[in-house]
Amino acid sequence: MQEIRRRSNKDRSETTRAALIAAGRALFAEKAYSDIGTPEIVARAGVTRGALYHHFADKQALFAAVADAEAAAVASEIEQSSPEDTSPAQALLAGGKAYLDAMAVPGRTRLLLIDAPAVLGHAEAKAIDMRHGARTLHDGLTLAIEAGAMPAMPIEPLTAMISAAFDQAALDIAAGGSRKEWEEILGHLFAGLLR
Amino acid sequence: MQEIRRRSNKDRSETTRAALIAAGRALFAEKAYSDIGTPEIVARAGVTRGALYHHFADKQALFAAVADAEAAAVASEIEQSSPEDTSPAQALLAGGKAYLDAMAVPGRTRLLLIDAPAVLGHAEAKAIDMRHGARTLHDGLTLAIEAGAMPAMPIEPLTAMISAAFDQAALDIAAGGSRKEWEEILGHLFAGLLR
DNA sequence: AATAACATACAGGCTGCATGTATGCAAGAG
DNA sequence: CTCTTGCATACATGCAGCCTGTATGTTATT
Repeated sequence: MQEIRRRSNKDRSETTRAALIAAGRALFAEKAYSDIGTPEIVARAGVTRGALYHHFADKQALFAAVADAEAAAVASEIEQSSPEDTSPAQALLAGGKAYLDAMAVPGRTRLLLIDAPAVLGHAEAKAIDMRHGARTLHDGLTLAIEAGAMPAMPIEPLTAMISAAFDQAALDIAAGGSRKEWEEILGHLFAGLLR
Repeated sequence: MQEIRRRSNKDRSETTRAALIAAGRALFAEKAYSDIGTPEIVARAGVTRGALYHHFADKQALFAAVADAEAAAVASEIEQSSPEDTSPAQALLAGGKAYLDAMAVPGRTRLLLIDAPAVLGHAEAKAIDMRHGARTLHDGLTLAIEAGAMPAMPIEPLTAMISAAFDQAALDIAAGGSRKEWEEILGHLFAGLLR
């Protein structure tokens, strides 16, 4: 009966860490980074500021953990809805659509595309993206070029360019833009590149 | 002799406003928005915080003025180096190069592309861009489509997409990326779109 | 004399750290 | 094998410094 109250240290840590990240995710998706104070975060997580600064170096480090988790969630949603057995060109199209779907979750665009570069810096934000979402795009493009569906060109900037185009699409759609028009534009983009 | 000390109110205002914007531009290009305090800004401008809050509603309003001025400067540099009498396609290419040149000024990428969306919000940042740099791009694309150099497609998202591609190029080049490779990629982008 | 353009003083909030406390854990004594 | 004892981990609380925005005071302009 008292076993409930007796938890291992590892359990305690993981629980509060998860609570802090969950609270941070909810709040960072709702408001801008600087409009959220650590008191608000810990209140929502049901812990104190002491716990926060025990697990994370500072507020920025918590945000980095949240952004990484969110990027991983996006990548997971994309991979989950990928057909696997299509041509490289079609796989890219399908991945793009899945990306727009995933980024339609409220607040995600600001968290990952607006706040992350500002709070963590362009380099760190890009590293997070490269570790999750952009990685599959990078591989897909490499495959497409090797398969001859696309002329050879530098892959790093190509990946960054297409990624930026989709980011902008997600941002504009979240701001009320027409998804249909964006899909048309992105279709032209791929059609032009895939010769 | 004492005429030097007697200035009109309009002069006083314009002088201190300009000093504040200049100091803000210098500092916002050097460090991140939240790493700069208003005491540092007014010290550099040679005034007090009272003057700042007399001319601007808050720190964010000063940043908005700085960002607007900086975007205007970028647009001016682009227009200054445009040949005027070329084909729509070549005009776009030349404008793109001029944009990359203009954005090579240290700190401009962070100020306009990283901090501005985070501090002012995506909508306001886009409005600033549309009022200056993106306007010429928008018009150029409209012209290219009307001239038949490009298939018809929604212009707003097309402008946003190409703008985002160039922004990403400027960002990556500022972070040490190869400008040559980026020009290759952007060339492929235009080539693909211009049918 | 009245108003605009500042300068100065003040209040509130927030971040990061430093100190204090309780709980889990690991090793040696018995 | 058990129990205690010393230590590390996981927090909680209080404090110091800074920063922002405002309110009030002062000087220069009209």
